[in-house]
Amino acid sequence: MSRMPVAERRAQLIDAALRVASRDGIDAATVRAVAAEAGVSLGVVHYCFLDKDELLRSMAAAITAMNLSTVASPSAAEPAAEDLPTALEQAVASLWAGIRENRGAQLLSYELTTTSLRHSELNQVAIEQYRGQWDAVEVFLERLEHGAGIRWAVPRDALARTVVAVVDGFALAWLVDGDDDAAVAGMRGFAGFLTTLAVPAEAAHDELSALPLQEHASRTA
Amino acid sequence: MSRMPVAERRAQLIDAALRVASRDGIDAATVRAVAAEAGVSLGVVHYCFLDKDELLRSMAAAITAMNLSTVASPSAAEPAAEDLPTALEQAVASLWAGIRENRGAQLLSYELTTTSLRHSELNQVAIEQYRGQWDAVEVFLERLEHGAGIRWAVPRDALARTVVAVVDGFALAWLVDGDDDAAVAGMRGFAGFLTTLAVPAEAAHDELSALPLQEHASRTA
DNA sequence: GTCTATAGTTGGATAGAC
DNA sequence: GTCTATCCAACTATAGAC
Repeated sequence: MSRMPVAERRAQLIDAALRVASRDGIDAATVRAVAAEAGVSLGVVHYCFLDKDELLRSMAAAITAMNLSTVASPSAAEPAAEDLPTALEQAVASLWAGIRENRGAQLLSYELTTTSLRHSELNQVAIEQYRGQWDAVEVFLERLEHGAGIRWAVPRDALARTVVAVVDGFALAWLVDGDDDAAVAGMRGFAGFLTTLAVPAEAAHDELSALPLQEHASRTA
Repeated sequence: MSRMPVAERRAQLIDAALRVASRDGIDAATVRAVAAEAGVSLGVVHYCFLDKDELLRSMAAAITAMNLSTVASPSAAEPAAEDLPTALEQAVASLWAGIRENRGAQLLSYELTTTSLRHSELNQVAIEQYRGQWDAVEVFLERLEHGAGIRWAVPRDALARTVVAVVDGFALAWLVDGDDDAAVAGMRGFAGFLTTLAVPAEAAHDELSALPLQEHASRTA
């Protein structure tokens, strides 16, 4: 219908794609379906995006950006409780609430990953998706260090990778059998494990200390 | 070409489907592609299977059956080392070798899950897939109890769910960035966590004891 | 049982009027 | 910029000859 700057139209279409894909699955997010969801005609989508792949890539980028902004939001920056167990308990609760209320989006996230891993044109999508998650969790872990006055007995990037893996795994199982209780119980158990990896920060400054830690993973990136 | 009993033909087609889907992705496993892979013509597939969904369901069932038979195999029944850490170390190594050598199959497993969760005709696939995995891990955990003379401080089914979730999560991350070292390091770290959940089996018989344990999850199925 | 041929859909992409 | 009309490819499924 109405005339509209391209950028705005693109945002609108990405939003429509996100709704369709979350609701009906990534395969259902055809160019036609997205156009219908946005209330525009087929040609408009092809005018705003080179092809379907570019639309999907843009959608994935929008998701990643949302994830990052959630962690970086001012409201998330402050709250952390003083003691680690409480802070973790709060984190599990709010993280789980986010997943639980967005079943479709969570499922879409896995669909995006597998789709990306199968199509060379979308190769960058999965890695950017996970780099975003790993980075976000690293930020969260760092905030915990300052808030609870601890250090991690394991390199932060390795720990972030583990956190993402565990949450991924429990969320996937929950998508399959819908067992909320098992999911939160499992994540609480994992939170308990995390507390055993925290050591008091005692001496030293904030930035200059944490180098010669023990054990665990190597790096890629 | 040659005449063949239906059952045998079905097995052959399921095998072809498995190869195509592992190699090129679940979306590439069209009826045509499977027929071509098996060296038969399109009509044959529709003669052996009601429709594409039945083919996919059969393929999924074949995968689940393979997973179960791997755990139940006589060779896997005996070896477990005496002490828990060593047994776990061996398990991680062999489990990881299996995943690492079958990247396509591992990826297919996630594709099957998400596809199942989006299509009501395939609804049973994901739940059977995961029930199979949970059960297999439970068998493994039970074997560890006997082999290493321990009990778990957490209900076996909840622990099995956690093991599957963690392996799923690390495997998914590995599919994305290919970091072998991070994957085995992460799983070794998790194995260390498992050892902290083992308590000596001391008193009591095998079957009659383990009832009033503490904490952790509830049950569904 | 196995094959070829074809009907019937769906979806990506483009052309051209407005 | 936006729309309609259309082309073309790929796929599921079936019909019917062999």
